[in-house]
Amino acid sequence: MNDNKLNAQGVDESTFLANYDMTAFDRPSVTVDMLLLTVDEIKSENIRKLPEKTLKILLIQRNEHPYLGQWAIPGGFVRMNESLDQAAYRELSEETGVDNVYLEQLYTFGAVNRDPRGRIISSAYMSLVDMHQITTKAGTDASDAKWFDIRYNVVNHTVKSESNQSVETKEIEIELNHENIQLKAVVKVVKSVSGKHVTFERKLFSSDQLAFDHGVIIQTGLERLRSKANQSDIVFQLMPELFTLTELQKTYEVILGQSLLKANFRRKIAKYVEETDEIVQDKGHRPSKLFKYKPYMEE
Amino acid sequence: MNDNKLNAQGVDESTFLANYDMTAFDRPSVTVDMLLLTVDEIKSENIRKLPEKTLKILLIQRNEHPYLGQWAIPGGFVRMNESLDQAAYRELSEETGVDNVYLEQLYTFGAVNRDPRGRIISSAYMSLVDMHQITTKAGTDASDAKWFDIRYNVVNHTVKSESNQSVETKEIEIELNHENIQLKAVVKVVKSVSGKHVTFERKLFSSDQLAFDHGVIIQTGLERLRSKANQSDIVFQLMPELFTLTELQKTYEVILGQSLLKANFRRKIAKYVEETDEIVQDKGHRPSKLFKYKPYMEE
DNA sequence: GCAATAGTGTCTCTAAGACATTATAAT
DNA sequence: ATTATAATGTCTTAGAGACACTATTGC
Repeated sequence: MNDNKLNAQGVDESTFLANYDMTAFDRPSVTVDMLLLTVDEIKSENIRKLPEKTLKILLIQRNEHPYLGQWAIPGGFVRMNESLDQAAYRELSEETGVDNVYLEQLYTFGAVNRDPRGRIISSAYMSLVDMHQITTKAGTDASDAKWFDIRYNVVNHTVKSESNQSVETKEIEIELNHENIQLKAVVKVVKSVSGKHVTFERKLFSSDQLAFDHGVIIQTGLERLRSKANQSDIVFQLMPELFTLTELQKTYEVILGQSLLKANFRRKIAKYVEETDEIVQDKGHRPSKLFKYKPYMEE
Repeated sequence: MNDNKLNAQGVDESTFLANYDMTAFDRPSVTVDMLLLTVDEIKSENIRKLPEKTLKILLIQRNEHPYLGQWAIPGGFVRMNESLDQAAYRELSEETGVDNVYLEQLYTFGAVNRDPRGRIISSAYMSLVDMHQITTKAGTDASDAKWFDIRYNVVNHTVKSESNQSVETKEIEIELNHENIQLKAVVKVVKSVSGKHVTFERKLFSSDQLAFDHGVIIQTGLERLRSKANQSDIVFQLMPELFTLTELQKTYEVILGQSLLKANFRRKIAKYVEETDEIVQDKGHRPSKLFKYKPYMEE
């Protein structure tokens, strides 16, 4: 690479780089925002009934402007000496104390006015954690970080088709609850095809007590999670070491937002699980076998 | 949002924002890099034979340090008054003169040392264009931008599985050709599962005359294209208004890197195409019907 | 016995894969 | 007739979906 070539001004590479001044141009700030999801159980009063599952997200109450007092997904500025991935891992471990958990880059949000403080571009990451392995403060009452139940609802779905043009519109309502705190965002997703020109857009329609464009980030993440739940073994990231197949099924159901047929479900996930010798009993009904995750490389 | 709340220092929101100084912190630079792909035809000497298809990418020869003289995918710094998407569209239209074409965000690359000039984070976008509608200089001899044929080869694919651990390694060789110019990059993709902890990594193994980490970006884009070709109607972005089903099939084949059976292929894409009255004849064999794209909303 | 969940069997329908056959132009 | 491509038919297999049935515990 450095073979002493000269540029048009007759300058070699090392001299060029030594004199290169990045601060000559205006630069945006870059943050990493972390969508942190888990699945929790809601115990029933009837001891013989199995607990329900619920999808949860970790949010932090802002103690500074802008959106002071509102709730936001955790995040922070990327440091100069860490990669985006490292920044995401750092945020995650600061918030939850967990390490070695699943993490993937979701999308980079770069609208000009998404942050009133100025031009801030944010790479959103999504992390899935097993509720049982979170050991820290997050979610305790001492902390400003709390786990919110997620309700995800498509309230309006229209498809307009003409000869050469078609537009699909979805309005997705996201409701987040923690005890008596209620947040809500509505995201409008528009896909349009005109001729063969395709556009796809997510817009924040309304946002109640949810800071910034975080409603859109959350919707993007939930859609990704649903899609990956169907096509990969990602859901096991939310499971403990040992689990029953019904627990696994209920986890899938709460992610996909629909109920599944037991026999079909078991056929589908069979390749990802391995039976163990352990069983769960004393539940007021037939005991169930415990399974564990078995890695399976897709084709 | 602005309801005159005060922060811990007793400052209201508008005062806070007026005094907020983003330049207090070191910031990275942000660029947009554009993977610009098309499919072209290679005419055969035998007039009765159909032309072959080839996948092409637009590259620019660098006329400045670093990587002076090497080839890179087009890109540039994001301006303060444009969104990431807008920056991508601007780059694209500057390079090709086309507008209204397909564009999607691919991935954001944020390794600390990916650019010797300093900390530069890059959002890569992928665009698919129909070769026929490109009207500008790009690719002409006067320009420093040229279309390179792509050869994509998995040279090494291993899966190591132990009881609780499994590692999948792929080495992907990407060769790019324009007349007598040959570029090459090898990308190593490692997926490992240990317990249930999953990591996924793409590393540039070697890069010959291809600047920066662009080999990785190209590999990422080609993988995305393959995946979307199977699951969506994205391939039509590479087709002209009217086309024969064999042309369409050959386009799929060059993207997927495998040949397909005609009857099965036609069944699969039937929902995306509409027959027209036009036919192609005088080709030394049975004439074929011309089809056009018909939008179809997935489920 | 009843409530509640665990676990399996099987029929149908659809989509994918493999292969074979017929059709039609230009030379 | 030959070459080359166009276009369709059909058998098989794999997987998804729907539903029915049997099993096992605690109360």
